[in-house]
Amino acid sequence: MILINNQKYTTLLTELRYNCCMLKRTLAIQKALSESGYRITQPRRAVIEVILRARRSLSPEEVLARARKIDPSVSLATVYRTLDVLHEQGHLNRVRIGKKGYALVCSERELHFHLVCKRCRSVVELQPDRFSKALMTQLHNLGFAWQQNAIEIIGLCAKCNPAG
Amino acid sequence: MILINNQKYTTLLTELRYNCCMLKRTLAIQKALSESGYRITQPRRAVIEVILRARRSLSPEEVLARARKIDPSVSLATVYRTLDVLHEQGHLNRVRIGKKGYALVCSERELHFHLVCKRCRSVVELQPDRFSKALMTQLHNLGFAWQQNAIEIIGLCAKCNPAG
DNA sequence: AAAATTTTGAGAATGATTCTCATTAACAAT
DNA sequence: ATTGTTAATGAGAATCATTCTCAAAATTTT
Ligand SMILES: [Zn+2]
Ligand SMILES: [Zn+2]
Ligand SMILES: [Zn+2]
Ligand SMILES: [Zn+2]
Repeated sequence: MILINNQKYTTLLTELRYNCCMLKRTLAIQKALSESGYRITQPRRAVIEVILRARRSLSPEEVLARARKIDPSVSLATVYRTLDVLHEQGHLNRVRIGKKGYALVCSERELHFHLVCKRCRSVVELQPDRFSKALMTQLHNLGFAWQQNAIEIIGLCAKCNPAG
Repeated sequence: MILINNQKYTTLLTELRYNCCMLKRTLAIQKALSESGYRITQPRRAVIEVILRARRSLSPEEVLARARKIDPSVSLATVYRTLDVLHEQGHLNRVRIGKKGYALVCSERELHFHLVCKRCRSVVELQPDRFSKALMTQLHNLGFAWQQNAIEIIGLCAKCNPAG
């Protein structure tokens, strides 16, 4: 059992599945938020926990539903606010899929790609390699200041691709 | 002067500036739409004209305002509908910038990158090269069906980048 | 020109996101 | 542990981009 801010955590953090390789763990995110002057509240903890636990990207409504299982008082407004904070602090990205739907994806400094499945919202991560490094150099040479946390390529994953 | 569907066009199409290298010209788009069974109407023509003429990406409201200078009756609903049609038919992409705002960018089959400036909405086009080809191969090998028309990299262009 | 069909404009409806504000919770300093 | 300061919250109202509705108009076909 782990004690954080007087809260008991029995979850084995190492066993959690992340929807994206680079999503930091709850503890690391809480620490970072705390150091940035944010308060670590129950609802925020619940939302962060839910996002990290998810095996796929979740819509704000889905995050709400799951967060309420941890803390029933969580409101939708807080889900949105927490997503904002997490984005602001560089812990996650939100990517629109189609007309509704979002994918919540990781945030990582080095340029790399995410293959986001439109249908099942899974996110496959391409590790930074010589290609993405070359692209990064190219951006730099053009004076273009890259502001994303990752570059999302939208499509259908192997499972969801009828043709493949 | 050019005659299309009994409409007189005095615009020198070759002198238009495109916000993206691959945006087809009005005529080509009209032809393509027509061949797909869409009717070439005044409002659609106005919207297409406006988008192609723009030096930067426009929001739907901005498209409306400009289209009304060509055909005052154009409605916002038609702007949205036309954007949908153009997207559906692979003539343009819409990329969210921040909480509001869109960038309207080109549509091109071969994988390539757009550097979209968050501030001035300019779009710099990276031509397909060996890196994007390598990435395309990688996607193919992973069974991932790429569905975008181009990959948008959001950031600040050299002009708008205070640090650069 | 008339018929068949699509597209349109205007404004209502929707629905995701943001805002408001009184209340509560977190944190730091006692 | 208690208190004071201040950020964060929940509930629901408000906003605003987008979509929908439908009778009227425009386009294309006959
Ligand atoms: Zn990543
Ligand atoms: Zn999938
Ligand atoms: Zn392009
Ligand atoms: Zn710029």
